[in-house]
Amino acid sequence: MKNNEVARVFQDIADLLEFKGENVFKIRAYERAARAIEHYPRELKTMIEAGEELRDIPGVGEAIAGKAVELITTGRLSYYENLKNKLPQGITNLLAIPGIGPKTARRLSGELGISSVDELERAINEGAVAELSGLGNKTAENMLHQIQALRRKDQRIPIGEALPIAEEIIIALGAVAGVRNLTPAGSLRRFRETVGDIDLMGTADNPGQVVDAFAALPQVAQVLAHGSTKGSVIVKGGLQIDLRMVNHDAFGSLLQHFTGSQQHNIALRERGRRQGLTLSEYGITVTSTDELEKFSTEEDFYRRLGLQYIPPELREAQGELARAEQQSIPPLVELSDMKGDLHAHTRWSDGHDSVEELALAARDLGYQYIAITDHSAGRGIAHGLDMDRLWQQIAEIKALNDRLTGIRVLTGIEVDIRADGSLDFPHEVLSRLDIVIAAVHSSMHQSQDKMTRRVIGAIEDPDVDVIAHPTCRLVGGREPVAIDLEAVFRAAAKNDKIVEINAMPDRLDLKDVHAFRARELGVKLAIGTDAHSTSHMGFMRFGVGLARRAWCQPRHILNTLPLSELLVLVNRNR
DNA sequence: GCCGTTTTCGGCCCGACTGTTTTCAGTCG
Repeated sequence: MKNNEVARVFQDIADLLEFKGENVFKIRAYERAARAIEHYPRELKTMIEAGEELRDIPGVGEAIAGKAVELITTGRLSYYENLKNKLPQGITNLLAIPGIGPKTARRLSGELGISSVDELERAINEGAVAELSGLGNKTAENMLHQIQALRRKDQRIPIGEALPIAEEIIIALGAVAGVRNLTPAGSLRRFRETVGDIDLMGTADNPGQVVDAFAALPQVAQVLAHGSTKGSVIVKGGLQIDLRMVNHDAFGSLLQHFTGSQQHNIALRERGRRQGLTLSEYGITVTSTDELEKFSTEEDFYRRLGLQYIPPELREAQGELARAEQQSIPPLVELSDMKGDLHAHTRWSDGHDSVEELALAARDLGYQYIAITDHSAGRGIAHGLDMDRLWQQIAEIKALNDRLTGIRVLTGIEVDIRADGSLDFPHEVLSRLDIVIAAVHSSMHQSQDKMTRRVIGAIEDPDVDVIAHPTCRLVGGREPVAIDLEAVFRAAAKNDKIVEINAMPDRLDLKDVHAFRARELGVKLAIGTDAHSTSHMGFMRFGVGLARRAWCQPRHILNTLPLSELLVLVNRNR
């Protein structure tokens, strides 16, 4: 059983306890544990097999550790099943409706016998809900709207779609006089792989003007709220965007508050409370004197608490506070550290642009090199290269390197790892390329054993430099293949091979927690955009954001190396 | 249920909004 499945069970327990009316701190403990397990870089199953203590995970104590062991080793959890059996089935569906909390859900269930969204909708339409004391027509009406919104609403959207929308709006609002500091907050700023909505923050001499401009944007399909400092809209496509403007002097605490994560804020505020400080979006209040201190920057806010600045990507309550206390948060990799792109496709296979167009785009980005890694012939649908065409492409790249200055084009291939573990090209071909990326593109439903052996076989092949998109998952789409990543990482570390962070926002593969674990095990990582056109080369920032979430420094990422050092490394076997 | 620079027991983030209120409970982020 995977960590995210375990996390889902504990979240479900939290919901059931909430419905039951349990102690709110017990509920919060289950929620906290669910988040912690979801973000934990190691598989709990592996830890249990190795006899390691689950209580090392922050937020997991004796009781939850015991439940996790039972759940993972037997596939069942008696506590959970008893809880489900005692409560009306499907009741947590009601809690998923915004505006309905445990109290309301319990009344709907107890007084009207409702336990599903459909039943609730019927009861509202029959007027039964509005007749409950303490509720009313307005409440019933809102429930109906929320049910309809829930049915239309797409799930969380990939960061690759959300960030450009946010930036477009920031640019438009930047034209308003006296506006400053416009920036995304929330999960978008933390570079999570998906976001539920977009939060924008900023300061202005005249905040109301900015909100007015926001509500009047051409992208806006519906205005939900429009005040003097806050606006909330739905843009075309259904995504909700909230804007919040404050005076310049309180921006630091505002941005900190709305960047979250919620678990990070809770941990931070608990710590502040022990110091006699009350933290909020308005600033820090010294509890004994009731005096409010304001902060124009997040750096000052964290410093006031005796903490090193914590980059947004690390704010997931995964030990970053302890590190900040010791002033030992490392300098994370930045986009400007990237010296080249190691994964790109051209018209030779399934890309849209020529080798030269990609090379010039890479030079414009300030890179020193770009590797052309078209597909091998085994990828029939991708118009892969056979040996003849690969020789032709190598000749073209050689001629281009003679002609171009300021950028070095590396010859390469994304060679298919076939179902039987063999590679699409023989040693005589692969050994003549600057860089060889190997990846799985077919037979994705193999058993975990077979898939793991298949990929480790490629890692052990001396011709292979990089393993690309190791899990083949698609964000919000295809599930990852069954593969023992721990074993893959250990093999990569042992053979000194590189594992890719695929920066394409639909892939983001490795994902953050796995990249974290790979780094811990000493695996060198590379960020590749998998560009199929020059415009895709901008995906690098998503890969960098992911690497930062994995606490990666420049030294952990292969393509922060300058060209000369990179060539030494990839040519060592040739 | 978790956890410790007061504490192994007694706390546990904080403020805003909404609707149905006559002083606030419930919910959310």
